Amino acid sequence: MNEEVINETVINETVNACVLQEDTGFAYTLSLVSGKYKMVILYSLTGATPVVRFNELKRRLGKISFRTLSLTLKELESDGLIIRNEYPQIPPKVEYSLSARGQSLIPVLDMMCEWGTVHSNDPL
Amino acid sequence: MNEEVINETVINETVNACVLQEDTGFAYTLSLVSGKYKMVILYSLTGATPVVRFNELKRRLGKISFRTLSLTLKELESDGLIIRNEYPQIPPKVEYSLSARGQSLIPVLDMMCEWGTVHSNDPL
DNA sequence: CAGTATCCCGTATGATACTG
DNA sequence: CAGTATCATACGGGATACTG
Repeated sequence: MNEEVINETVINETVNACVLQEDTGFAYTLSLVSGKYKMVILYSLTGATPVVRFNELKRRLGKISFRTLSLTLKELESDGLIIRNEYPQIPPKVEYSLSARGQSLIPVLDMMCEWGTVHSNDPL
Repeated sequence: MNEEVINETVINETVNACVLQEDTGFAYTLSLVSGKYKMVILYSLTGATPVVRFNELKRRLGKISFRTLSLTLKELESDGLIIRNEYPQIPPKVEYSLSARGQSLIPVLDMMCEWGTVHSNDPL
């Protein structure tokens, strides 16, 4: 058994341990991005206009309800993934954007998007 | 505006389009891995023992119910992500493993695990 | 062993109306 | 504009018992 194989084994065991134990990075990430709209919201805060107001966000997301959008944004904010910036004016203006932590998650979402694009026409 | 900036703009617009349209790679990937256990099941089919029997899988996943495991495995199979191999014998023996398509998804899950490990102690 | 059948339930989400 | 309050619901998932 050479060193490369040993390394692969170590990596695989680490990966496996990462799944099987409860408090792992994998479970942690899942706890932050689980939910019908969380990843989509994060992803919609990237691109050309990364600072978005509440109603604009709602428009972008299609048929999400006020309630769900509101709750989800609060969770994302309390998890430190997005930043809520409120302008004290009337009518109110609130802008949402990714935090540095949230931005660090984007490459993962990019990879998911990429995978789907490549594999959406796979024969089953 | 130099070429690099142009490239970034193009990339960002592509990413954004990927989110906003309905039938995108991102939505496609999400449709395959959404569910409480799908990603965990896929991930538990990696590592040192990538071929796993039904009850062993159940043990690994902790408190998933028979019903949910059964349903989820069927979905993963019909989505071409896992392979179900049934041995016609008594008592029955069925082994589950990742398909090539399923394996191609593992780097994405690795990245999620990695992100969680790195960021689980971020200050909020 | 590897499931299925049946029943049950909580929670995530939706719809709508209202408010500062 | 940016939400909240209230009510309603659907679906994912759980528990248990049963079967080929």
